[in-house]
Amino acid sequence: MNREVRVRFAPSPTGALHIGGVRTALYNYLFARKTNGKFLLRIEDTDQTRFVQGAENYIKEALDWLGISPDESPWNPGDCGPYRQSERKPMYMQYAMDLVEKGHAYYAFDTAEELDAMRERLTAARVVSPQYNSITRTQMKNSLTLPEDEVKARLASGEPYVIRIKIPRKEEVRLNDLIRGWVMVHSSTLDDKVLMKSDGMPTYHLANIVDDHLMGITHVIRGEEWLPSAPLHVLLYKYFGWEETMPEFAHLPLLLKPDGNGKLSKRDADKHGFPVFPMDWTDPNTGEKAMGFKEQGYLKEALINFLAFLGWNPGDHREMFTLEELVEAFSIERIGKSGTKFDINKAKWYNEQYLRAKSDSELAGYLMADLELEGIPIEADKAAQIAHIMKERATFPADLWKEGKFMLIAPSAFDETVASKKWNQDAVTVLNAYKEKLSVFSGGFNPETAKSLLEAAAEENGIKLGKVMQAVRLAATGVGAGPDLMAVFSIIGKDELAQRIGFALEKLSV
RNA sequence: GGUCCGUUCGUCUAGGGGUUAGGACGCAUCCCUUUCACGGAUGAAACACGGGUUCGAUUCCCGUAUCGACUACCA
Repeated sequence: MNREVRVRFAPSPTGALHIGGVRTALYNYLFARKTNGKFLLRIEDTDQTRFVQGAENYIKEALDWLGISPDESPWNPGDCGPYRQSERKPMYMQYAMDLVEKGHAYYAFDTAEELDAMRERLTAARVVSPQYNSITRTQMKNSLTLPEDEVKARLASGEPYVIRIKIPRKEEVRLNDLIRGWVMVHSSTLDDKVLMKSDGMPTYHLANIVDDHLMGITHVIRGEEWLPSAPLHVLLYKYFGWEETMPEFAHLPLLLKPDGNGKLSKRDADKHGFPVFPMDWTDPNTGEKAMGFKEQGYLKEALINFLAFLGWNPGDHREMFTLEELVEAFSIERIGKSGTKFDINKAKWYNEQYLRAKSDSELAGYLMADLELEGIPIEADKAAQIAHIMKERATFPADLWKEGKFMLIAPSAFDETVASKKWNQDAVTVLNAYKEKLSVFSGGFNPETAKSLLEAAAEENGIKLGKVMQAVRLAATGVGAGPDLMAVFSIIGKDELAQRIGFALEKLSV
């Protein structure tokens, strides 16, 4: 089999795309690029009741933002369209009928109440797993138990029905998962899953197999939650006679909660204050809001790198990978088997790494955007200077402004603990002298001159500069910690600095 | 309950019949820095348990525990 590799990401438009889905999309993308194959996106919207307006667009936007856009999709169709299952609706019935004719599927007329009654009966009889299967179907209303005439009559009368797969009673179903190896399940534990719903829509199981076949999918890379139904899918390929081109399966380990156990959910996000969605999202029905990595200040490079390492590693000690480098290094064999707890600290660390790697001018852009919102004017050059000295201590672009505020806004209050410890007569003396020197200084004001003036102010009064440095910082910035003070002074400018010192001298008492 | 899947530092993981079990995040200490941060160095920290197989098992096999997924006319 030397077919061109074709993989797909097949989300349901039922809300914001979960970060786990983003990872699945990423792995599909990486595999496609690595093998010079195609990455397709198919919208699985067969459940009309769960359709959410805007969800599909959200998926598109999120993948576009991260730079992992599909080669074929509803908005960029290839030769295998349509790419929305709802638009493929007319295609599925014939395949279901094919199975019925071959004796691998049958009509079932049971109502929801009858199904409930059956399950209750089974539960009461202490049957281990109440399900519609090779045993119980003999007691239900379907084309296997009803006389042929009646089946025809029911169909003709327009009575609602579903089509169920007829799972064989005794058969070992095997599949070779690329990540987990051979998985074997006995057909007796499988149930007769519904293939066609009474509304004429296929279920996931049918649509998925038909579409993957029709779209020439060679590898199914999806979440581990699908592993239990994979044997059913294998059976379907067999019954359709598509075994020769059945895709290979790779079931990805799940993303877990950072604490305790269970799947990562939006609740965890809210509880810990971190996002689990790529971008902000407001549910159009409930109005419920969810925050996104993008809006929280995560850089796409960082998110990609972080996500790639959630369940995969290159086999060596490298940690930093661009998308291109990931493509180069990626292989399904190196995907782990066990669930992965979500550690937001690692994501932050990645963000810091990528933030620091950015140029001052690019970072200045973020800062200027924030400042514009605040209504504070600033020149690009000054913004770049601030970005330069702030980027070593920022996690997110917004920190440039948040943590560097004092360079643009004079302090109105002073950190009390620092003041009580460091504000003394010597500091007042030096600051007075420094202020005086600043007011008469007419040369170029830069970190060097700022420092020599300060040194002179201290020396002339016989005071060790080190002793009053903290107080000087406090006077100029209001706080006791920050970037190199002389660089800060240079950015603040001498007049503004003198003014701030004057204010501090007034406000603080020894 | 049943089926399936997994189990190496707190977390992400490398490794694999004989290793001082390696790296990263986080944490701690020290250095650098007239502060903080960055950076550098150091440190604490792991093979779930019980049986086999073997000269030897963390690594292979079996069992137990435990985690998780699935168990819908949802995907």
